[in-house]
Amino acid sequence: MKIGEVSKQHNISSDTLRYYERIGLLPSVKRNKSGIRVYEEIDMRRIEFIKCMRRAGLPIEVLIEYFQLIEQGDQTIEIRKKILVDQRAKLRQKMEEMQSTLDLLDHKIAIYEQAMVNNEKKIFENEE
Amino acid sequence: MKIGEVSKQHNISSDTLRYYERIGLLPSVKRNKSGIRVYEEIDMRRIEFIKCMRRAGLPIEVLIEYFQLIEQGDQTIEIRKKILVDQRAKLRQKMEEMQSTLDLLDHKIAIYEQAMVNNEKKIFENEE
DNA sequence: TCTTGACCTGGAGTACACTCCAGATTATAG
DNA sequence: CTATAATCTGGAGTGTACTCCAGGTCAAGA
Repeated sequence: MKIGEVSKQHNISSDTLRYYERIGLLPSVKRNKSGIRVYEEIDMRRIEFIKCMRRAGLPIEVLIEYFQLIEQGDQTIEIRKKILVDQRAKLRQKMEEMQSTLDLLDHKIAIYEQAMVNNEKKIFENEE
Repeated sequence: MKIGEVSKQHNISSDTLRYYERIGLLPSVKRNKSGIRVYEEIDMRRIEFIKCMRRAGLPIEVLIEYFQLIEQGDQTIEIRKKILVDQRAKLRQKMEEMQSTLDLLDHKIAIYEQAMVNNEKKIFENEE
């Protein structure tokens, strides 16, 4: 699979895919005889994972470190797990903060709705 | 209240407070005769609101627009409400994405835990 | 009064994550 | 074979939101 296809399928620009490779986030991509990238199944799975983690705001640095530890084999399992657990905790906290923002937005919106109802009433009364 | 106190109380740097003022996010801050900022109750409430929205990732541009509409009075109520409703929708979607990332992290962590149990077993078996 | 710390301004610098571009090469449809 | 589209590289540029700094003024305790 060439970069354009991958780009369409995962909705990530070719520039971003090349960027990920250059910074070491996606280092395993093979090339054909003329130097063109050929993405394999394993790359696709990694791209899916990256997409999911990036959407939630995990830093690229953390992902690079995580993948490097995978390369180093089984003796890094504990530290890899720790990375995921730490990131999960951060994510949970972010979600809690977002929930409180959501609550505030709900509250403000309710107030606006009330204000608009009152305005309607006023207009109605004036028309009479 | 001077900038240093506000900074401590809200855990926002003085530089950031001045920056917010300069870009028009916090334009109402008064000064004393010698030019030093004196934050009033209304500023504090606005800072709280900004903090809450920023933590959830709402863009500064949106907040500036929102505050400008407030300045313009009651005829902007509907558009202000629309802004909040739009931002709430975006926030909800972000939270859903984060939830799916969280699910994936849970899954991966569970796998690591299983792997570590298996390793323990292997070590135990080898010791025997 | 002196000195130390807080505050001021305008502007430059930083961090992060892309995004774009020029100039060259390769692939593919007609 | 040719023209157009896709790919390549290295490097520069962008957007967002701060963050830092120099050089100066102001305030408050010893």
